[in-house]
Amino acid sequence: MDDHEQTVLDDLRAHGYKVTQARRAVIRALTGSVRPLSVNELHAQAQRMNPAIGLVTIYRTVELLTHLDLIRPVHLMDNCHGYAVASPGHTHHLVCKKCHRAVEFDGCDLGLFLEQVARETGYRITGHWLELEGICARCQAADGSAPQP
Amino acid sequence: MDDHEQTVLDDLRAHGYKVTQARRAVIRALTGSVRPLSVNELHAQAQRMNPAIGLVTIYRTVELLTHLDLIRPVHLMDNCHGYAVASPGHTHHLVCKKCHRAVEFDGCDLGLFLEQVARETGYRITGHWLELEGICARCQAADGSAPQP
DNA sequence: CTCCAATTGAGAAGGTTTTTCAATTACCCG
DNA sequence: CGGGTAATTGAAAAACCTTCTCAATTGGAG
Repeated sequence: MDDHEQTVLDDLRAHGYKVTQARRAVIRALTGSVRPLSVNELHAQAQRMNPAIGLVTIYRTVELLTHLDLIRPVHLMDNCHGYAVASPGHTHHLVCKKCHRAVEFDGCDLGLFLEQVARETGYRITGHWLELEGICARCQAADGSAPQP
Repeated sequence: MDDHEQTVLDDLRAHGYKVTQARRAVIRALTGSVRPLSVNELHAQAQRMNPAIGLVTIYRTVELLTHLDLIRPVHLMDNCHGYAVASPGHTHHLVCKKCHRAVEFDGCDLGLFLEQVARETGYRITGHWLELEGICARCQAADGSAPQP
């Protein structure tokens, strides 16, 4: 069990929630993945740890963890809603078009840009959501061919 | 019928598609709306013009218009996939948290920011998707109260 | 006006998400 | 270490959303 997994589990307990097999499984799958996972993918992973875990529980777990901001939904251009563990603070995801490997980045320097938009539109801007799509270093190297595993 | 509606209809014809009641209805609903509309909202609007129009047709129409880049999907934080007429060029939407009124903005000055992220991550960035959320001028004025119509 | 391919509505099928409820589990307490 | 209790769960069903199929209709070219 890696550090991140432990942190999330502690956080769960700190909020008064029980640490169950299903929650452990979802968190482990996400901390162990380099890309956002869908509800179905999480279910498949969880069942490898305990085949009794049901799909419904995954939905509930994902809802809970999202609510606690321990994981975050990641919209992809096509299929909506994968999930990834949330680093503390405000981050965004950059997802590889070929292999779907995702990295988080922060230091979100949108401040000036947002100010300008606010001035132009008259809106008071309260939140933003940014997803980037690209091609990761590995897939650039293996150019033109099939996605990297 | 406003200019924008006419433009879109002409565009349809130019691509060899028929201008049908259903397509007219969807386009009119979107050109007449200040916020992105979901498939269901489009269906409801279309039925006000002709109750015989079915939901399936709305799906097909939305797919066609999206394919032609005459309308664009707009992901919102909660419910995925509203649609809005596409202004030419690359734009993003800023949606009011209270009344859901949306404005488009362009002149997307993310260039420098994206370069920096590319340098940090090694990814070649091929696309981005930005949604802003805020409170529009009208709702700011009517502060604290119910959403404006 | 007529004809033909494109388009449509209805119904059914496929998929995803939510609800309900009794059985099970995690963990607090002794 | 067990035992009690409330939170959590799995299964089944319901609700919902999206796609498919096919016969009937419609737009627009001629």
